[in-house]
Amino acid sequence: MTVTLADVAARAQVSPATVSRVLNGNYPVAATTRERVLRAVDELDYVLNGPASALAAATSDLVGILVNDIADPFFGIMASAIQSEIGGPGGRAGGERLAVVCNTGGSPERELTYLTLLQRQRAAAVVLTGGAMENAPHAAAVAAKLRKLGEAGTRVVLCGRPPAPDTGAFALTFDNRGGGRELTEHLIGLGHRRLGYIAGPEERTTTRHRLEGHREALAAHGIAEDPRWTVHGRYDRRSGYEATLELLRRDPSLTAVVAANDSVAVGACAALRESGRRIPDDVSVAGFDDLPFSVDAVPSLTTVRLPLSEAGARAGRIAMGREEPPPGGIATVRGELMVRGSSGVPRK
Amino acid sequence: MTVTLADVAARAQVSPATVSRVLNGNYPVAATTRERVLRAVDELDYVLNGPASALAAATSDLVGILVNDIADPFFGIMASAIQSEIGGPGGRAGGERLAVVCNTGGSPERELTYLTLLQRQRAAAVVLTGGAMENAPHAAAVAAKLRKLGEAGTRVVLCGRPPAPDTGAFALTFDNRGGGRELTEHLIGLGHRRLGYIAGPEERTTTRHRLEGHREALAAHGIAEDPRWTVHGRYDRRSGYEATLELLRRDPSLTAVVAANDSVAVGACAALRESGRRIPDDVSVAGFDDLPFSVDAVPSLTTVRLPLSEAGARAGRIAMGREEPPPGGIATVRGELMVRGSSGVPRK
DNA sequence: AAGAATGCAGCAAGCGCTTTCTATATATGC
DNA sequence: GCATATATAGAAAGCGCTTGCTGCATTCTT
Repeated sequence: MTVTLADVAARAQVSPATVSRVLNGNYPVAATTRERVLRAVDELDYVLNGPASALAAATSDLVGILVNDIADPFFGIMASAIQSEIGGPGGRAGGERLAVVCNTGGSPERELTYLTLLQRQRAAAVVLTGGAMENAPHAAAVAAKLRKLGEAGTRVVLCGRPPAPDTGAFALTFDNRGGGRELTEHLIGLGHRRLGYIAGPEERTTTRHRLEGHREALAAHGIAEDPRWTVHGRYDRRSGYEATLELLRRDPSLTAVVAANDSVAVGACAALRESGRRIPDDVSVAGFDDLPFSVDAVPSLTTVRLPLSEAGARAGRIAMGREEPPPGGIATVRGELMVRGSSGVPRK
Repeated sequence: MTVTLADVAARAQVSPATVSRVLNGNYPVAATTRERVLRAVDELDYVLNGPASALAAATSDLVGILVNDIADPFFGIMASAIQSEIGGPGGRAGGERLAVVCNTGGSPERELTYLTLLQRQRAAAVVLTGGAMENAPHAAAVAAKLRKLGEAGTRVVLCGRPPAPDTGAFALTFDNRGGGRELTEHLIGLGHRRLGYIAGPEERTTTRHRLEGHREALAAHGIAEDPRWTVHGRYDRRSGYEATLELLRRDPSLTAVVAANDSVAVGACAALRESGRRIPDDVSVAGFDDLPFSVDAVPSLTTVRLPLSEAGARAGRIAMGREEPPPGGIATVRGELMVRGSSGVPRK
């Protein structure tokens, strides 16, 4: 049998109530008694029963972090930052929380199921990262879930995700549209007029916003858009590689390729190189996110830097109630244009 | 108030016991009754209370995955593979488990605290990934914890981590030593005789094994090792960059640099390039792991491919009791040498 | 057709903790 | 010095679920 509170109580010659209070430190206990209890805990190697505790106290020390793809550093970096603030171990004493990251794989059902699972565990807080699906029924289902979580006392924070109105969730939203606009404006400023765009998966807010920003920039400069210049794909390098080949097939005269994110951009570079084009002399390339590897690409990637760590940390603190939520519950986090070697003046 | 089992029972006009059995599907219930219950569940939007369930049943549906650095794709990929097998959502119905990944940040205390937290939650299984610390007292503490977890019915699996004797844990170990040896032998075979080595952090099994493999290869070919040729650092690109500069300062005549992993290798490439050396013409570079970006580096990285996804998936299945553990509880997973553009014949 | 087996549902006893309320002992005020 | 406030510890009632056992209809046996 495992050791229970009662065993500790017996050994320390006190009541279970006292042991509980010593462990939770939320009630005055005489120093000598506390010491006796602590010693007994130690001697018996006692570990609190989490479920029992959560049941009785109607709270839990679980904090959920939902990510679309844990193998993608974009999410890994955010998750890491969030988790570091949640505490888990390393936080202040007493506030030990189990920060757990759940991988939805970009699947709406999984997202919903994880939310239910977290609701079932009576999670203390939930942080949703990255773009949302734009499928209407699913969005409604998620919103309903978030509302219910909030009502049950779970703090809900969105990080790098658009606000979810009427759910009581706090949102730290990335300015994907603005970043996309700036990036394309930079390229236009260099003289590019024929720009290919490799978008992310459809029905994702991130995809749409970045693309919209790109189009805004084109429109602002009177560049008519050619439907052949946009291709959709996944957010990975493979997709960037294939999409670039497709783009080149459709219009070999493109002088720039804007990618949905850095991984895609790297794949694009590979495809361009294989097709005998030099970067940026023949074709300029731009990414998004500024992941760690982007500066090491050859040439280094022009991209939009998103403060992933900072935003994650802030989201974590808000989730823990350690920082004031932004006014109105919503804050926009801007990206920063990083001009590097992969973009240049187009050849005449 | 939230909805409870009793509410559902009342609405469905059955006893709470019946509702529980319908939900768990582990006891015969007449079809018509089941349907009635399910409808009530739906109408009331009932969500099981996880802690209460875990307490009563003395089991939980939590599975913990411990990683050293969640922002590193090495761990992200493994975690993703493990989680996909654990099920969470997406697995077979009924077996819904909350697979949670915990980020130790490479800190021994955090590792231990997370294990305690998981023990407290009565986790169904725990998977530890990546190298272990070689600090003796800590190793003993972890071993004790693992044993205790095992005794409490938690299945413990080590993935990409050396076996933990006498703990009852199953181990899928990467053959880091063999991979390291092969890699260096490849370089020696090309004609290199002065090889720098950028090792990972000290007191880590992964670091030591890879380094030992490297040294075995040198010894096997009668190459005397120069202490100046080895530098320790972290497992990131920054570290590779700095270590390479240091290596070059110590001995500018090196013709090859072997890195502890791919991120480090990429950093090394950057440093070499900045110092005016071409890869592989002037200096060859080799990495380890074969992460997705490695093939995209310029030149693409010669490295040792570790089947991260496959190993993770297998670890996940073993953790779920869905696959036989390896005979003796231990299996060695070998890497595969990937010869690519970053290694070549040294200049005379 | 009577007795045995079977299928399905309910009762009730916990699971191990938290917390309110109560009791005792000591400190304080006038 | 007696009444009142102040610490500290215990008793006990759950928290919401699971499950062994019991009970009653059916359905099988022979």
